Amino acid sequence: MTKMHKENILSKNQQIIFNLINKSSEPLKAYTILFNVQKKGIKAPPQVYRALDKLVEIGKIHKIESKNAFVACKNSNCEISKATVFSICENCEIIDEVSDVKLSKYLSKFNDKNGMKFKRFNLEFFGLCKKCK
Amino acid sequence: MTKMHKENILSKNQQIIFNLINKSSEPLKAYTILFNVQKKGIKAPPQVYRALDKLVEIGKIHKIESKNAFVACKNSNCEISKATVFSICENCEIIDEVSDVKLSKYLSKFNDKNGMKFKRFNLEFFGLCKKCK
DNA sequence: CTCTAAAACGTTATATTATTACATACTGTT
DNA sequence: AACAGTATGTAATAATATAACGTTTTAGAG
Ligand SMILES: [Zn+2]
Ligand SMILES: [Zn+2]
Ligand SMILES: [Zn+2]
Ligand SMILES: [Zn+2]
Repeated sequence: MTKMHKENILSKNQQIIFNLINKSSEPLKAYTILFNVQKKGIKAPPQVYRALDKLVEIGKIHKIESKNAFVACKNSNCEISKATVFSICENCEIIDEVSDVKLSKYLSKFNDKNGMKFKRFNLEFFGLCKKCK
Repeated sequence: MTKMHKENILSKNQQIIFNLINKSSEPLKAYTILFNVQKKGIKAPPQVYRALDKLVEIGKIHKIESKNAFVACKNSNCEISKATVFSICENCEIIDEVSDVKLSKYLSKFNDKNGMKFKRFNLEFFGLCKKCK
């Protein structure tokens, strides 16, 4: 018996916005998204932000905090949606989701000196990509 | 002969804003800073943002990206100002700069599969602090 | 000291990112 | 049908950040 996954059925707005982000080759900002979905009837910021919040919550997308931009999760059925690692080129701003099991495990196990146990982390690496080097 | 350090002499606005952040027990947002330094003659956002940019650049403060807030660096003469790690309580929002040499070294050495070499990173851990647990 | 270039400053306006508030509609369950 | 929970639509506004421009101060070179 294979393990069952509860389907995450997206609502109309969530689906529209996820599709846009998912097919984009670069992170999208909220107002870029808004502009691009107005023809589909999504006219106001709260509609976009609500969908984004939900999509982040269920791990379909991630927010690149240093850019205020959103990317689709590339780890399908992502088990590390609350443990994200990105590489960001400081020149061309290309962004990749790093999926390195060792690194993720290392960070997931990390405890600080105050005995604080972490549930979630976000790591953003900056450098120059192959092209820009 | 002790190693010489180039003094980072702060300008007037930089010093005012650094003092405020440095004595604060919590991360400060730009407009909170603005409000608090108006009596000292700093009246407009660009003055605050310029000082913040510079202070970040020289490593005296760090930006907590997920909060759009700024904290003073607690690692005096911080050698890892471009390699920051924070722990953030999701409940009370208390923030600490984690200084764990092993972790910093591990991350500084990390190379991704694309052969991208990183110059800088920012890691934010989220969880519940002792009090809030 | 004088000249110069870079850095810092002051100010106004504006751009960008995100939320509040409230009314309405849809979804699945009892 | 009644209910609770989720999602939607809309207007207004809050919060965060930058552009643009002219002036002043600072730090070094000659
Ligand atoms: Zn992911
Ligand atoms: Zn690049
Ligand atoms: Zn530091
Ligand atoms: Zn706490």
